[in-house]
Amino acid sequence: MPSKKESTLSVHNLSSCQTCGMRNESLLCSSPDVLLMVEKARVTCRFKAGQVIFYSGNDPLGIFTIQEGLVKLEVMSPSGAAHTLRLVGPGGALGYRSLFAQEPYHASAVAVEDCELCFIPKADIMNIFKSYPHLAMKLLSHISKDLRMAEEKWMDQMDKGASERIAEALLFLQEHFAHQNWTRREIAQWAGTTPETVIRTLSQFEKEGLIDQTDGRSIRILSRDLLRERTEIR
Amino acid sequence: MPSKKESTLSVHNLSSCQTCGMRNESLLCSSPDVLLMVEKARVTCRFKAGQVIFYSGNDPLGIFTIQEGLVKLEVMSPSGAAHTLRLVGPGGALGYRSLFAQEPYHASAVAVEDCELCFIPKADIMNIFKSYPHLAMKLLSHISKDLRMAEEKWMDQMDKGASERIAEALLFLQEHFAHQNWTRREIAQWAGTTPETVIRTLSQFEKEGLIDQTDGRSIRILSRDLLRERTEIR
DNA sequence: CGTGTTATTGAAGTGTATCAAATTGCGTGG
DNA sequence: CCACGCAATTTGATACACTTCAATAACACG
Repeated sequence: MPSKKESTLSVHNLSSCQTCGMRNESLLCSSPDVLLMVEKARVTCRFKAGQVIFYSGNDPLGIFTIQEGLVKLEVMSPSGAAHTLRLVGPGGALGYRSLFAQEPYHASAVAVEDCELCFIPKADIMNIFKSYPHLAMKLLSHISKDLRMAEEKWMDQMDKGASERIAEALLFLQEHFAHQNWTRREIAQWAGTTPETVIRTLSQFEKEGLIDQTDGRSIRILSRDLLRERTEIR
Repeated sequence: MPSKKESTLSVHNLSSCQTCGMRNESLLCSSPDVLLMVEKARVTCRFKAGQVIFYSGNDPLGIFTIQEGLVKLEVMSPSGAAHTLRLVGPGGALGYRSLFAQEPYHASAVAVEDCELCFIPKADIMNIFKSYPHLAMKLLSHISKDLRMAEEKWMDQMDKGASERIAEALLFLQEHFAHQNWTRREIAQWAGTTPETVIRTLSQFEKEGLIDQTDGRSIRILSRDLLRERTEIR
């Protein structure tokens, strides 16, 4: 665990990839050689919680990587309901699907908490990939996993009931983004249901002793194993 | 349109990529150089309608490309219901997601009609991609589009009702695989619903003059435009 | 021709969305 | 520090689209 004295963003004037805490995690910044090319092309940008990083329908101008903070990719249904497609934390990237498909964004990117991002323009990305072909294989592996996850969640939406999906959501959100205090609405958007159904299911889970929500609005998981059982249809 | 005298498979002893009708469509067989490498590695294999090409859970051994016929990727829900993830026709490929994600197959591949496939072993694929990095970019673009389509269908599953999804299914299946006489069950598996709901919706569409199903079991679309309107929520 | 698959129709049940109203909790500014 | 305002949460009542089950009819097939 890296030390973290400040509760706000830990590095406010990050000037180099060399000192970036994510330089070993990121898709792009794998080898020292690549790091040099990224270094020259990159621009740092910051977003506050709730701000939109890019809008669905626009053309991608490059790729964002996340140094700090949390971002959600979301689509708005015609009726106005928002659904969360993917959640991306430090070390992750944004905009690569649209860029490589040569399509407009099909989802918007919204900062869930205050973020520090790194932007690399499209032209530079293409140069970097031309110079270091192994990066394409790495990204290929990454997108392939994205595809599996999307198809899995799609199948869950068909086969499973709301409570199974909510149990999955609780486990996933706690495992990957435990520091975040997720609202009932956000859980609903991730699980593909409504806040009301989340609330009723949570109180059911509480009655069964799977979770505890007496501490304000936060949710404490009492038994991961029992909760995981609830992700399977009975 | 290529001439097609026989109703069965048109080429029964395909001995060379040079004569393969799909050599310009396929992901892998783009340039003459690549074609030579594929030529040496490839094996032809045939499957009859209904046969399984690979099973969910197994490890990928290479990539299949489709010369002739139609294949569906399907997942079985624990309760036994099958859902169609993707449909792949001539020029398309199978098994690439799992191979590049280095994961087991998460879906099974089933021949919808008699098929002639071309198998290229994993090791050869890797060699080919090492020699021709631009192929990785091409595949990256392809998988990125797969990902968009998966996420779109996932969202449709949440936002839209069964009739909207069935309208979409009719348009899609007719546009891409018109020669195939799809059963109500297959339409249901593609639209994410049940055969009964498909039947009731079809007779509703017929009452509205959108389709005609008096000719046996086949479905004739009377107005693509009106049907497309029915893919949007009212 | 039988036999199994596909299609069709009907009735019944149910999970979840929707809507509305009350309550809680949190952040903000006085 | 308290009061205020607003968003998040909670609860209840209602509606309904869809699934499920069952039983029959039509078709394709060997």
